[in-house]
Amino acid sequence: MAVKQRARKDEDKAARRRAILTVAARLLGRKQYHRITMAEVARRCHLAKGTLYLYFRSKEELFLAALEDELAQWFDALGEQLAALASGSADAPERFAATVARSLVERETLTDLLPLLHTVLEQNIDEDTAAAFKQMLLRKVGEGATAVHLALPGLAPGDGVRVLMRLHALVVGLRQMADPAPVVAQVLARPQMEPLRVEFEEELRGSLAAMVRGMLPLQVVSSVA
Amino acid sequence: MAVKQRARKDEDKAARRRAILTVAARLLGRKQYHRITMAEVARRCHLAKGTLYLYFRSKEELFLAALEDELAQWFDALGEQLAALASGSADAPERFAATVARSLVERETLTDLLPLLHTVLEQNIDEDTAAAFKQMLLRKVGEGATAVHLALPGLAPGDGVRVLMRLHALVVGLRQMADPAPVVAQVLARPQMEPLRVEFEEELRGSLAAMVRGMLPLQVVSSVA
Amino acid sequence: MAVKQRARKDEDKAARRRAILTVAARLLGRKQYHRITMAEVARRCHLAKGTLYLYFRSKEELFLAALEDELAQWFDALGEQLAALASGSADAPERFAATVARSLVERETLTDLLPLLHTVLEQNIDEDTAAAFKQMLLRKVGEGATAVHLALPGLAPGDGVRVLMRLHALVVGLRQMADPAPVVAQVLARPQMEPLRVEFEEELRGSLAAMVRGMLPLQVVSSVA
Amino acid sequence: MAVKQRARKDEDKAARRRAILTVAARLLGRKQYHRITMAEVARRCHLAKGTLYLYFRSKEELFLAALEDELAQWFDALGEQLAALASGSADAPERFAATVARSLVERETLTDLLPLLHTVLEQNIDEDTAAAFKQMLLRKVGEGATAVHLALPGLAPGDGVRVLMRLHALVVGLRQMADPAPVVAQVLARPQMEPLRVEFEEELRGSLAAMVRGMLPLQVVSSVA
DNA sequence: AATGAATGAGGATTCATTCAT
DNA sequence: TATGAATGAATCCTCATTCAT
Repeated sequence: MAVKQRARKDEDKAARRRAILTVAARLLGRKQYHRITMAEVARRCHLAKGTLYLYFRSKEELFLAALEDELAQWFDALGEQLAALASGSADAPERFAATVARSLVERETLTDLLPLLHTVLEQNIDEDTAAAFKQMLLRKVGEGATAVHLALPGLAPGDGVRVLMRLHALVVGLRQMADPAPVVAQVLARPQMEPLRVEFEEELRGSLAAMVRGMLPLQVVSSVA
Repeated sequence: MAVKQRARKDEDKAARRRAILTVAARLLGRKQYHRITMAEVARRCHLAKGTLYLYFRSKEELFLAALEDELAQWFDALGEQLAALASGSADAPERFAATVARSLVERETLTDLLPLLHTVLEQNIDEDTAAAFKQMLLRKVGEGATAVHLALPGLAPGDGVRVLMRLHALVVGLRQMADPAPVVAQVLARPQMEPLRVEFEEELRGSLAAMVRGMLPLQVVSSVA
Repeated sequence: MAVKQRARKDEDKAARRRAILTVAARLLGRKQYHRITMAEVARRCHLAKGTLYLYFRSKEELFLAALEDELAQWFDALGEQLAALASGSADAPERFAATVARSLVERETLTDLLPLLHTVLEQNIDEDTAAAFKQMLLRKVGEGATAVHLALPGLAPGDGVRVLMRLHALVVGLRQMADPAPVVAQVLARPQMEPLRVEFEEELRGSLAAMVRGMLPLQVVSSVA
Repeated sequence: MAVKQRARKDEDKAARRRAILTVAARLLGRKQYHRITMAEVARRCHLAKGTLYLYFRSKEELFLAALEDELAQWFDALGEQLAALASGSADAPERFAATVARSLVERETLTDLLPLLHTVLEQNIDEDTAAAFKQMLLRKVGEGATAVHLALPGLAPGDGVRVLMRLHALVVGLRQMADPAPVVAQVLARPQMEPLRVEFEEELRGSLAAMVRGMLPLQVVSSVA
């Protein structure tokens, strides 16, 4: 966090870059992407506006980089957490889902950024940036899939990736549903609205568990019974 | 479509209102919400900009109304289609999922509007509008849940609504993943990117089927074995 | 100048358009094009910034329109003034040059705008705008050439247009030389700098007269001698 | 072009300075002054941005220095070329004009820089710089005028300088007219636009010849007759 | 002398919404 | 009810210049 006035060495520059990403991510926790201005990011970094553009070519690239970081960290953490999971037991799907949901709740920034990916971030970048991002994603998804298969041994080959893709979709969808605008939140607070309320972690855990159960072969279940 | 110059009677007004919604919805099929201007909607309706505001208080309300329409129609259609489904068979989840996915693909507009709901449409509306929308949604979800239970008899009480909520999340997430920006689409076209490509209908059907299977009691499965 | 709050009729709109052009032109007399902001033009028109864009699609188009107006008016005035000139006399070139130079000095705005034409105004316009401008110019140049031939009967066919084109070049060049930046003006005020000082009207008259003399056939001169 | 890493000796510094000017001038042949950034000049010099400012105090001074160089060289070359001209013949003006026009076409950079002089370069310099430039110009114009008088013996005293000043104006004006923006060029390519097209060398030669003829005393002509 | 990270002022343009007619 | 002229807030990015190293 302590970056010299002028980041001359590569490691200083990397630190400053990270500092900017941290500020941007934190800001995203407080307001919508569209309400965040580059001026504000700069101000909170104690930097000039122009300086941001030394590190990122556009607002989109800045937040895409933030997502990239978050994603990489999450995948790494997830890999460890899944490895620590005793696998193969009957409640593997539940334990898997709980682990994943927990890991995502702990990374609120990631779930803030994820819905922006297709809607905003990928709309104004060049092919190289897009390619670099997707390449990284591909690699991480590959690693992640391996971890998934470890935690869910019965899963058919190829379904590890599929689980992650479906997880992505669920996160994006549920995150939006779980974070209504204030006015809407007020409406949803009414008693009869209970069925429409979504609690992110709980719902993610539940739906992911169900989805995974549904993807596992029946035999596993039968043999238990 | 043929509306009188001045819509004096209530039915004329309703017709004009619907005409506006149709135009707006069609436009959304062609470009992003943010790229659509009220001026363009007005032009394509052969109306003046100000006139739109006689029917809708804001851009958000206009598209929220469009969503409301689409949603209502979809729920109605879904109800019928699910009722027509022979229920209780072993492949109920698959047939259910296929029916649902098909019904959504046929209503592209709905799946265009749905991701906007929390991100945009609910951001600039007043409590009354929000309440009216949620009330309508609650009612439709209730009806829909009944239809779901008919198609999936084994489903636990309360899980009908849950299926619909999770479906909502999946649609939002998958729709975005399935419609990448042109630049990104180009990158995804590379052979090695295959795992990251999402085909909406197929993926929705697959994940919904899995999710539903996972929500059904094990007994169903056992009885098959 | 008195335009209603809302210009609803075409003639009101034309009046407002003209009012904007007048303000813009006046401003150009005081500062460089690049120092003029659309905000300032709007402010001096007592209009909102956005309103300018209802009348002109860009800053360039605004000033191009101003030039168009000035040019048209000048050509018309010049036509009359040249027609009033007794032609054919031995000092026709001098009288022609004096008339032209005078007419341009009286239209300082035109000579302010002219140097911008190729440097700035034509840099950011679309083909239609460019075509419309050039078409108008072509027409006016045609009319102007006729007037030139009336004032200078000895001129070879085709040289009327040529005189106007060369005049254009002279005006652009001399106008810049005659209006140095303050710092430069101070330097040029030193006695020894006298040869580098340019007085616009005098120099334009002199060079135009010489140029025209040189374009007239020698016989005219010989026969006089 | 091969300059040491650190220019310690004065001659090294002069060489580096010249290298920068060369790069800047070459760049100007390819794009508009405003589109050229100091960063680009530096990059093409394989120097850091800051280094440019060790040699020139501002972008304007840099290009002014480039103009100064070009101008000096041109005046020198012109002096020689005019001296080589057999003078006093009947077609002296034509030969003079052709020589001048040719010398300018061969120095495209000079004609690129000249229109910038009053519009841009002299706008952001201090009095000393301005004085130095004008002093140099004065000296060169004096020498040039002598050469002009040699080539055009009939010219009245003082008209040598005048020819050069008018030449300056013509070059600035014609150069702009001869280099339209791409969009405009397209419009001018239409057949009916022929009268508005300007070919630099041809038009400069023609107008300069006419101007000079018009500045020469009638006797010259009479003696021919 | 050379570097290059940091600065920060500067400006055109869009568009949802209003309101006079 | 319909119009469409007027509004004006809102914001990203560039780039000449500086200065710490």
